Amino acid sequence: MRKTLSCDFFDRPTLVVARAMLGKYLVRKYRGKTISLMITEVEAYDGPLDRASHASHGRTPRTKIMFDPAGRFYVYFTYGMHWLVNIVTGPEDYPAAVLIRAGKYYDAEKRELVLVNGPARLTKFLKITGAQNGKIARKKTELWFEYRGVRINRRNIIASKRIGVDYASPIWRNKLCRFYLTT
DNA sequence: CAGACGATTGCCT
DNA sequence: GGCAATCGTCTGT
Repeated sequence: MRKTLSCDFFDRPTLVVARAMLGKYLVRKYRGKTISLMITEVEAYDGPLDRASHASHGRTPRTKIMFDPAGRFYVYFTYGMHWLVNIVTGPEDYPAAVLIRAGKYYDAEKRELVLVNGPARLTKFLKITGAQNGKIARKKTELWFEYRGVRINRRNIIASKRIGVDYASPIWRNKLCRFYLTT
């Protein structure tokens, strides 16, 4: 069973989308080959008031994508060397997105599950760069999401604080916007 | 236009 | 645990 997720999937409250993304697949077509990961960890950045979000300082050349309609990728460059990928959520003009932090895949040769953890390692694995910024998630753009029949029990989702946002005020720094699957 | 710093990673002690 | 790498983005002058 393979069903491509439409923009509607992401046009819902950001925290709802974030949880729902666990167990879905991020699929990439690159140089004729298809690479995919089952998403295992995400973080939500929700709205103009979220002090941990890039959008908390308003619309800028970089963050304007976060104000776009749901279902586009927000890819940005950080620390002078890393790309990080988000999917924009919620209605137009409401800045929100879900950062994809980790995923896993089955290595048929080694016959083992391989975890790709860390948002920058994930983009490196899936060959995602600024070229994908602003693109809509669908097959045509060679980067999209699929539901492949994996059902996630709520009990297997852990909520925690987001990583690397200690610069934000306590309310936002401590908000439980990071979700990951138990192993 | 200068300066600070980052939604990170990998290597070192 | 500490810290360097490395440059785009944002802020304040």
